[in-house]
Amino acid sequence: MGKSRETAHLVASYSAAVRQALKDKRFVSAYEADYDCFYASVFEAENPALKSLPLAVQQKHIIVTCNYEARRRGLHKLQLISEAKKLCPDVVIVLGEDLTRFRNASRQLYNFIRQFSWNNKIERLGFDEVFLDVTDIIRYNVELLNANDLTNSFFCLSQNDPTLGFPYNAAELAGHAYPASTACRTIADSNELDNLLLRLHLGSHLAQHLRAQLEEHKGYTATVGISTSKLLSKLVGNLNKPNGQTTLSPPYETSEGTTGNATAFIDGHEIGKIPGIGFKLAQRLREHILQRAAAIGSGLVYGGTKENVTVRDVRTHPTVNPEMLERLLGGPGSPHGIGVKVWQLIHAVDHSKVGQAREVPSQISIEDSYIRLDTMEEVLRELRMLAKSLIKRMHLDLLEENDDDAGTPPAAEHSKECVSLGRRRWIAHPKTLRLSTRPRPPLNSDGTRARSFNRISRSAPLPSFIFSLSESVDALTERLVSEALLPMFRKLHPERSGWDLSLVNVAVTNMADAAGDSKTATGRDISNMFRNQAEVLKDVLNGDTDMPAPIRSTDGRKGSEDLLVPSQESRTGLERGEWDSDDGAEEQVSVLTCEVCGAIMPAFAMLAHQRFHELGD
DNA sequence: AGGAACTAG
DNA sequence: CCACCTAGTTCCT
Repeated sequence: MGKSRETAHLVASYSAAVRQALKDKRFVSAYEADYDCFYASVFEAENPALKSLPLAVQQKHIIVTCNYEARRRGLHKLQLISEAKKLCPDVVIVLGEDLTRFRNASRQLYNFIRQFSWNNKIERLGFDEVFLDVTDIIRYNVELLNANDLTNSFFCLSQNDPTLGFPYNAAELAGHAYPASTACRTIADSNELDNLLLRLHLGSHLAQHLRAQLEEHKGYTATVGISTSKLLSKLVGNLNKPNGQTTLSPPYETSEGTTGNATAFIDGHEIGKIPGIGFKLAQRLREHILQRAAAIGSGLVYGGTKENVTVRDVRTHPTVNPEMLERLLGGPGSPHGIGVKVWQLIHAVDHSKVGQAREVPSQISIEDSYIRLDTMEEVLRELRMLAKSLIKRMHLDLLEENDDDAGTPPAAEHSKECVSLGRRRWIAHPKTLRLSTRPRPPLNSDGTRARSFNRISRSAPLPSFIFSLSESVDALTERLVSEALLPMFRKLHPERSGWDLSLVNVAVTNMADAAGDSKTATGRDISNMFRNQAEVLKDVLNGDTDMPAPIRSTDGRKGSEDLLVPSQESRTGLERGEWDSDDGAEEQVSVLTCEVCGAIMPAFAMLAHQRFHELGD
């Protein structure tokens, strides 16, 4: 059928993962890494002797994650420490409350994987997942193929250096496939020399290479999903973990009675498992399908009894169409067009793009939660703590070391407070400061507590003294608290008492570039990247690849009531999740055009789209 | 702009 | 929203 011109994306996540997806004209790759296992892997990478031992990462009184050796002994996440010790007395338990090392490891792996990208389309999702759009790499390598000898192909990793790459068998898939029976299909058998199948094969080999490199050079295993969109690559990557990879096999389209693999695969998922369909949307969908209030997870650690409404249930429900979904799900708080987006998602259609690498977080925020915080003194103490962490984080994430001349300690280093003001430069200037709190609602007369997750906040221009490199962090902290945060707090809580806060958050946002456009590597940077690629890759292959060691922050705080993620550390804001941003997906690479409305979409979506018109009229 | 709601890991 | 924390987007005003 009409030639869709998929390209390739590849996504990687560590401790488990890389995902890839093929899309109309694009080929994304993605995988779903265990968040949990990532923490354990970080410790294992630091100390490989741990790999053969049952290892559990502790936060507060529970195990937030454990390695597979521990799982073999019956341990699992969210398990009480006491229970784990009883089950496995020789379990090695490490504290994972300080998130600094995880953040640093995440960055390092991200930077490593980024070296493989030609277009800089690489997007982090959380600490342990990455999407890569490898469309360009796949397309290039498809053109290099010798159709008469697919078995002895060479995958080229650089456009500048034809020797940089690896041999592979393009006729066969690397790793697992969905459906599993398609894993052994070769290009020769499937007489539809469909480009999609071929591209997916290449994607699978690239993913395998990436995983091997990641393991060899960084000591992390990863799991990958390979498909044509972020949606499909992420979901399909879940099938074989850890340390595996799965490709969603063609055909994706549904035709004449046979269901395409995209729909077949996604249909069995519980509706809330679909990225982009969060708790609220899922509940509303379940209630509509079930025609009654849907039971809610019981909040027990052990799973929860959720109603099992699948994508198929929603997709095939007679009343479900984009307009109806818009009515059901739209309204205040929901993005416009949510109906169409959800409708596309349940039909396995996802036009969202893999975002470009971002060098600067768009926001930095620090928060802590409290069992009780109701005096001005405590507030002041907490504001100081948060402000100090925030300033340190700004230094870590926004300050560039400009060491043209290696190790020339400037004579200006008389004050030890004064952090080598040598050659450091802000790469971004946040413009606004925000203070948020979550007041604990007062008790009602009947003793119940009103709901309120609500955070309230005040924003103000960020005072520019905060960018001073000559003042000490402590001095800056003091000024920030007294000149900015305290006045904001008074606006937020004019009463001098009577409140009780369960959370305080301080954030800087509105990043403005310091000089040139350093936020995103955009068009012009790309040519640079092409230029450097060959050398970079050589380094990679020589094992000479370590990124500059990130500065470690050592401040730690305590005293929060949190469970999974103890307050303490801040995290970077590089991650982005945009499953539903739609626009710009069509650059003009093919697929089918609807004759009714002119919409462009991948071929496998057309059937569903036609049904949309039928129902719509 | 600032604030709230939703989503995500 | 089971809780938790940091961050992103989007809508409303």
